[in-house]
Amino acid sequence: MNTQRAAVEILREKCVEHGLKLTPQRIAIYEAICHTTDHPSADKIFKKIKGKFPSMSFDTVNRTLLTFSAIGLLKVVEGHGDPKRFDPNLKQHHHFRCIRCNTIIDVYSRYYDSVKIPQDIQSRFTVLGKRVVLEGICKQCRKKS
Amino acid sequence: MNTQRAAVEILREKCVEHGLKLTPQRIAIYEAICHTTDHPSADKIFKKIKGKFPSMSFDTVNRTLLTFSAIGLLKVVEGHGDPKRFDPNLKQHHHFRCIRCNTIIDVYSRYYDSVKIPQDIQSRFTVLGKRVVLEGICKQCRKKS
DNA sequence: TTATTATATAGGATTAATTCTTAATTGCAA
DNA sequence: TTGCAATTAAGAATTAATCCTATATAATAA
Ligand SMILES: [Mn+2]
Ligand SMILES: [Mn+2]
Ligand SMILES: [Zn+2]
Ligand SMILES: [Zn+2]
Repeated sequence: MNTQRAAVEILREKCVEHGLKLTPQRIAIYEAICHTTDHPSADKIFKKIKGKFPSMSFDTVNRTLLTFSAIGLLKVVEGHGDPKRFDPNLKQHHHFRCIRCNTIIDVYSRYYDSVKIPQDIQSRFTVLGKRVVLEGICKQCRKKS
Repeated sequence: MNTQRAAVEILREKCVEHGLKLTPQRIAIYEAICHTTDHPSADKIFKKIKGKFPSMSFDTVNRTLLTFSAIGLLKVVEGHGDPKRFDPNLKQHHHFRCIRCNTIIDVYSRYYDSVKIPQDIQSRFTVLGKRVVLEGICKQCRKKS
């Protein structure tokens, strides 16, 4: 998904860079996720691979995806799985999320409020909400490190 | 959080509007979440309430928060709980999420890419990433209804 | 090529969190 | 006040992630 180079080559480079072994499991998992565009869960990837690689365990898939995220081969994106996070603030606003402590902080910005929804997106979806989501390190977590 | 009217009044209106009973549990839960700004999980709210309302069960808190979200008293926001969702696409892009089926679809937009991070936000946080998140109903779900 | 060894894996156990089930309670309309 | 549909409490069941540990193996050097 990074470039059109073979997924294995991208994976090999990253593994060398981080001193990780290039295992058949890692190759299968990386190839599987690179063929998705639907932001799958670990379980989805596991089920997808199981047919071709029957000895694969769920734990390996889960652990490996987290490893990939740690070395920058993929990203963990906003999901609406559990535990759900609730927001009583119905005013238009935006969010900053700390990738260390997972705190979500409200961000108020007229500039962000005024960001438009392009016409082609309007025609593809029924858009009901819009928000700019920033991520990074919060003040407290910056202090700690 | 909606206005400065007493939370109970806002709640009462919504309950009448949707034919729901105004119970002490619902009042306690709504007041509790209205006093938060940290986007808590159901468990957080439960623990917060338990002291003042010892007979409250976790199930009631969880069920009630989902009810509140269904009648528009609050929103469920993007979280990074489980199950995690993985994205092998490292190119700058944005997301549309369907509130019915939870599908996350990639959105490419030069315009969204060019949205800036305001100076005052830069000084408050170390911003590492930015993305516009749209939500609404996807094509397939629109067909169904 | 073979031996060595630190790393990684499989599979099952454990933990964490939500959702379901059911019997008792209660808000509220008549 | 009464009757009853909606709501709740409590615990069971489910779902999903993480941990544990014995075995297997990729990478390296002899
Ligand atoms: Mn918020
Ligand atoms: Mn994406
Ligand atoms: Zn933080
Ligand atoms: Zn949908």
